[in-house]
Amino acid sequence: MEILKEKLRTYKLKATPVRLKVLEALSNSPKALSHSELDKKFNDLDRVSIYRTLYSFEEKGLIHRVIDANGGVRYSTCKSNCSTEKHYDHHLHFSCSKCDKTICLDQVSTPPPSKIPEGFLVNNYYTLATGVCNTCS
Amino acid sequence: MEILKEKLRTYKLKATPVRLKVLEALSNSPKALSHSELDKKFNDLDRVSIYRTLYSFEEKGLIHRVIDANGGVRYSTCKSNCSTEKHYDHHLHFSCSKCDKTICLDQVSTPPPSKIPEGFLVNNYYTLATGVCNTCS
DNA sequence: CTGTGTGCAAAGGGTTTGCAAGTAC
DNA sequence: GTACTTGCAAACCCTTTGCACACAG
Repeated sequence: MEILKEKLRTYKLKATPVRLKVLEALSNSPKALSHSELDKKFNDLDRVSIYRTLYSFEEKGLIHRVIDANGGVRYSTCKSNCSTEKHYDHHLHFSCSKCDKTICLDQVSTPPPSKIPEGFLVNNYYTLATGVCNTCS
Repeated sequence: MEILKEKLRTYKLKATPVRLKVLEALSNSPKALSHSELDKKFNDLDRVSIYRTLYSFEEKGLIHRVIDANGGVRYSTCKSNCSTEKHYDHHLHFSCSKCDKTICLDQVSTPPPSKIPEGFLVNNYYTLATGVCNTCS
């Protein structure tokens, strides 16, 4: 718990109860969590506060968005050194079509796209695989 | 126009005015279109009819979803032979952070992810690059 | 003490559902 | 003629905004 407080302060965020709860949940979760999943988990917290907490975490570089196959937004803690300016997220994301779980497969790195047409400038890229996860198969 | 009617019938869809308009717009557009873009383009068509039209097109395999960097849903006609069972979509998608345009770069094919962990089954994958497009750069 | 975070209420979009009238085949 | 499609109304999310109070530093 003290470690999480420390982490928040490192990222220039006040260590408040809401932030500690949300950060702990995201840190301990093996899969990316959506706002509504967090909202259900903490029914004592306000929906809006969770939105704002996620926003500030993302802005400061503690977490990054994971978009699932249907465009749903989830969040996962950043493993590498992300910051306000840039998020590095070049591992494979996997979305299970059975249980709808979305996880980051940190072990599987994705190569940057090559042979980009003239005039296009790639800043970032993101690969999402869909299929059946290890617990559903 | 007759070609589009033919296409609809091939995919077991009745050739109605709404479907012809939406299919024509998607066929002629170089970029993927969102529901709201289609809604603005055809202010004589009902919002809901467009939703249902897109749903039936996707279900029958005429179009596929393109998810942009923020999770926004857009639609693009399928170039290769998609069907109800399976969509093939293995080219690069590009989302411009300046003009918010999302396009399919059909020329750029994306390799399937390799070294998938034990127990995971990949049915499909999808790569989205973000950056600056050729008209904004 | 001061600036920031929180909770509540409300508004704003996007998307889905129900139903009666209209239309392709 | 029949089954499917369309348009309208309404409901239902998800997300953002405004504001007064509470709290971390």
